[in-house]
Amino acid sequence: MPDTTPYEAHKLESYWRRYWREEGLFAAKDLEDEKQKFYCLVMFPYPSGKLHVGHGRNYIMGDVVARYKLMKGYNVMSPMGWDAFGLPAENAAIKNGVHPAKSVARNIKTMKRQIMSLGVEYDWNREINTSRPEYYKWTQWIFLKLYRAGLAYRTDSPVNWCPDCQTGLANEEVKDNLCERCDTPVVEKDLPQWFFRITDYAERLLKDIETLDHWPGRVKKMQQEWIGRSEGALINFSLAGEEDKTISCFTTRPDTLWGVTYMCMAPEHPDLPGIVRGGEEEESVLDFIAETGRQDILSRTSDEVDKRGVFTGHYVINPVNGEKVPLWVANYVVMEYGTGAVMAVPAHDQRDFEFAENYGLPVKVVIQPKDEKLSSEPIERAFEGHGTMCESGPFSGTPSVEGVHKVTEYLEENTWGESDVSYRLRDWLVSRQRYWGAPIPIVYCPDCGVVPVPEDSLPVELPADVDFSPSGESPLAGVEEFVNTTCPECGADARRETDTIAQWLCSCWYFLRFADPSARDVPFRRELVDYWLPVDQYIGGIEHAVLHLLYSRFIVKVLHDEGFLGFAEPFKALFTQGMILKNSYLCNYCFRFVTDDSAVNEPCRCHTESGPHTRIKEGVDVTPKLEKMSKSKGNVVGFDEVIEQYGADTLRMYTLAIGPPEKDAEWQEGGLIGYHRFLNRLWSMVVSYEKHYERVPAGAVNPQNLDAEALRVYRRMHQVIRKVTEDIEESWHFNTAIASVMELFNELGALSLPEPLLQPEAELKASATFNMFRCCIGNMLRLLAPFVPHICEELWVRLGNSPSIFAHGWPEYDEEAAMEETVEMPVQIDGKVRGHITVERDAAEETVRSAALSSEAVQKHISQGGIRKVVIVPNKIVNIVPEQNRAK
RNA sequence: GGGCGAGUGGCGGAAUGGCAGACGCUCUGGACUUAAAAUCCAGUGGUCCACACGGACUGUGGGGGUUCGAAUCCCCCCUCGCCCA
Repeated sequence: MPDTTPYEAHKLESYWRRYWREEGLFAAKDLEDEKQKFYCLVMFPYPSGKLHVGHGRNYIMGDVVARYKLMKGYNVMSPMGWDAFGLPAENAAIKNGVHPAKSVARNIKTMKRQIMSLGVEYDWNREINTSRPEYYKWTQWIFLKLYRAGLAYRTDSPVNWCPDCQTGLANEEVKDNLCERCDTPVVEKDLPQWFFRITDYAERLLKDIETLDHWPGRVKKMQQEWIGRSEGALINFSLAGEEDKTISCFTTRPDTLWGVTYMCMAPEHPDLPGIVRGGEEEESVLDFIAETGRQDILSRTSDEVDKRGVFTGHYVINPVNGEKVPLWVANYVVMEYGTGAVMAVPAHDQRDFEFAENYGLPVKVVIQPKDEKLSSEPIERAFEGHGTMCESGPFSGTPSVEGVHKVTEYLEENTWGESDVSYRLRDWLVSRQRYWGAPIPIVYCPDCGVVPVPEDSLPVELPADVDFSPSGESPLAGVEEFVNTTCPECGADARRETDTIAQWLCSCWYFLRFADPSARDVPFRRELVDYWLPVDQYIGGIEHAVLHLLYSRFIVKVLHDEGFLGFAEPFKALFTQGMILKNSYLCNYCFRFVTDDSAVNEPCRCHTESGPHTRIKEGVDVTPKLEKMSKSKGNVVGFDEVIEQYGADTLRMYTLAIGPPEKDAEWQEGGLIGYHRFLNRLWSMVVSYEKHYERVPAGAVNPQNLDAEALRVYRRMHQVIRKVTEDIEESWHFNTAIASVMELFNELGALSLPEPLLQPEAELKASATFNMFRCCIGNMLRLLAPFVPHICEELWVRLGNSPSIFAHGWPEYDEEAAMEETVEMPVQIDGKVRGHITVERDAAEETVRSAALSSEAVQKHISQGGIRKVVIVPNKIVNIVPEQNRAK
């Protein structure tokens, strides 16, 4: 009878999960000062429904890091919560008629169960739900802190409006002019809205990016580009005939000022109607304003769109030369950037050039490139580079690079302008005309005006019984009990603000709350946030590179400045994982995704002219397309099903082995089986000797007692310990870490072990090979424990150790033991491998040389002719270059 | 248009100046089985030579370069992805 029990993943997985929870494996200890703290945070999810294997990647990776750090002896905090407010829950609620609070609660329950079933462990005592009053009370409190600091303001403003979501969107939520959430084209709309003055922090947000050493370069770059700092000058042009009126414009190229041939204002420029009032061109200008107002900014300013405009009938005066140039309104100028007016230099700005061509405006060259001569007459496109200034009054002959600063100084001396810095970053729109969010804690009093709700009456609770179907108006406006209130200052009848706070603010500080999740009188105690924060490792998707991460940095800086935090950057290290993709199938006739897998090979619901057609996977009727997993693409793999079939450890292992985690990877169902087989083999190897471990020596291995075969495995073991440790610490390449343990396993499996039953007690006890075998398995289990924790914990105990494996530390590698005594070096002749030699490690060059030259391969290939050169790279390779090679 | 990243067997991927294809999947052959599944063993980039042992050539999107040696570094081009216009 074999001493084996089968590997039953489900049984042992649930057993150990309960054990870890009961033992409080992941219970983080506040203010523990004997151990170093490690705050590991995976971006908390939106409770949108069910998780698929693509979502699993984050949680698994975070769990690997947390478990590894635990084994390394850190006081680990790994918390989880729910970003529960926001549009999707509300949209789903409208669609299905279920109250968001209900669907969110149900989704949280499902997702929590799913996360738990992965064996991903959190300190659930710290769980957060942003839609709970005890949490959003403090989101409102943060709003008020910004308000009192002068960083929140309300203004009428054209906002990006999503007609489908019926709400305003921040710039960051608009992608390719489509609503980021629902892909509906965005339009402009004027509304009174609350904004946060994030632009006040632009400079610091930009500068502190330099301190984020452990952030991916591209995320830093994206934030830099988003903030979009540019240096230049603000130049005042006065209006001809009305010299007391000036129009100022921002330019990054004041050195081209002498080349200005006209000026353009944005159609939405507030001064424009005043300027044209009563003039002949008033009507055409107003028509143009109305026309461009119907277009969205992005398509209006795109390179491909024709640059159009109308003359205002007015002229402005260029301060440096007194020239009178026409003032136009143009579609390619926007209020969003600079001042909403540009000095047009068609010779040196391509967009101005195209506009000038359309309307026959003059082109005046004032910068000469180095290697060619430009004349104003027939230039084909603008020259935007640097060169030498010409026809620029006192600056002619100056290199334009210097001219940028010199002209600015000149403008300042004459009070015609000043140096200025412009940012692309806009203020943050925080109002949402939606129900499912934290109410903005503001009251409007007919006498006192805008009055913040006093802190001691927070939270302003979100009423439960509300008609939240989209109407373009905030759903809360229809709830009289909510709207009608009294002024906190004078007691008069007043109305509440009915917009809610954008979801982004909720997720801008949750990582602070985890440090002190049950604080009642404060959002968090300073002592605790300062102990746990900054987050040592933050893990999430690249899609949050700008939005969430920039907003969070901003809020942390504000709270720092207000004295609530002892740090000004929230996330020390950031890891952005790649997405899991899977093939989806696009019907070639109706261009819809085949969402039901069983529908492939069956007639599509759509019809072609020749009648119904078939969706054939490999045929021509559908086109395979690699896509991010999503219900709408019909390529979702649920992980409940995978766990059901193979167990959580197999799912974890495959997810980690699928590729380097920072890159996107393709999910292939067939890949799972290989790792499941491996776990089965690991199981059998440990369990087959189970009855004998108590007779097998468990102590340290003395390599001197090992035979050559066992010594090789022992050495390999140390090499693998080093490899896995480095892969986790340095590059997070879990895929190669796993592969190297599998290699070790294969070598250990090839080791011939005597049958223990046939061995006398005493001999088995003294067997150096069994000693090494047991040590090697123990180390392998510990190396694999962060990846596949359940099976490792189980086998660890079966190997005769006490639980938990996570309390037994991380294996140490012995540099000495990892070193090979001899090395096999390939011998190349003229760059081609022709043979191998085995020499002692670090053998003298002369020894290697003669060994190589006398080897059979070399003798064979260099029969005639001499040797020109021998290249020896110690312990790596020998390359022999023959004298008369390449007889071409 | 600019910036960044990627392109390697039938597939996912290893190797970041030193033996290309680790580790898996797939496939093929064999063992076990009444049979199948599972499992185990062997093979598996391509072309060619060889009964065989073996061996030759070729091969990392395409073209050029640097180097004793290039998937890796440099230049040009193509394709895809992302960010910014």
